[in-house]
Amino acid sequence: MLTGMAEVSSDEIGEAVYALATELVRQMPRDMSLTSVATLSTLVRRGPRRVTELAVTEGVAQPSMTALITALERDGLVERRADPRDRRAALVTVTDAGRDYVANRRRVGAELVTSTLAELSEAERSALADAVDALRRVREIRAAHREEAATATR
Amino acid sequence: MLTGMAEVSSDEIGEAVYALATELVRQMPRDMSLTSVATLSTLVRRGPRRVTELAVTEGVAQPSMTALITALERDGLVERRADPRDRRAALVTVTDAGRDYVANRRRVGAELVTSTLAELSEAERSALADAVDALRRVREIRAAHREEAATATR
DNA sequence: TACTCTATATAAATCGTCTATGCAACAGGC
DNA sequence: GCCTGTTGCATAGACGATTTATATAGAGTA
Repeated sequence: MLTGMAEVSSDEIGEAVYALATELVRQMPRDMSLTSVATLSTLVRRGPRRVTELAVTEGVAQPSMTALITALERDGLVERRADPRDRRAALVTVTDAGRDYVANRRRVGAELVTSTLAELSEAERSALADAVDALRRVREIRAAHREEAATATR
Repeated sequence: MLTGMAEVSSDEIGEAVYALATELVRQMPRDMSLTSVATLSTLVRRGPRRVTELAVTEGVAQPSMTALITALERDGLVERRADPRDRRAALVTVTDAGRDYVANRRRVGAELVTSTLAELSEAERSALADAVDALRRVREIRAAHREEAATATR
């Protein structure tokens, strides 16, 4: 392989990844706000959560999350359930339709990338394949930092 | 070297890239809408453009672009100039402050990625470095598709 | 000149977000 | 078993970004 090529600086890696990120997000369907999608996704990954907890995690104000959940509930993507231990709290649960929505959206986003792979050279495709683990790790690290920052603020 | 590792499907590449893209965009400052940032960026890359042209390129309605440009102009990031050939038209030009804003935003976005690199293994960093060209190509292909779709619609 | 098309702006509505505030339930001290 | 303070969520009102529909003004042409 391959690293016989020109030096690549950290900055270049950062710019390339970030530029692609913006391009991808711009091409996603705008049928729902980024925050709503992220909230649904969090519920799928983490299970039921309280409204205030979600607000902190997603970095929005609590009344914004209340409104957001109300809209998702109207659309049948989540449900509010009573918390047996604390009757003030509402446990927000994702429905099957919500899971489907998240899965579909992920598929569409991934498709934006995979549909371009045919236009790449074999070397480029294999370079991407080899970078998948690293891309996942970068994502994990960033997600960890975000949640850390969120809990620190509250 | 290195593709001695497990097979990586196209889907996995797509999912990894898309998931990272979402995470990155969520962590960017929200001082300006994605559309505004994209518009500024287009003006920097392509030079002065008309309002309607920008609306088509960015995929928003023309009145939205008028409002957006008005806001950017108020903030000193763009200027409206008369088109000598057509007095109906307004040529939107990015100012130095606008260029600075775009450069700074790009720097911040790239930094989200580069700041994680230290936590990666040497193999992961080098895999990312080797994938930079491919990432750039994917972005170019996607951008081309977007603009193509935009002009087709009008 | 008048008719039509084009470039932009304005108007009114919708949506997502915010801050400020209200209300109900929990929790600890007495 | 109450008060009092705190916590979890909802409501109210405002703002900003977006939309569609429409108005205005210049350009091009018969």
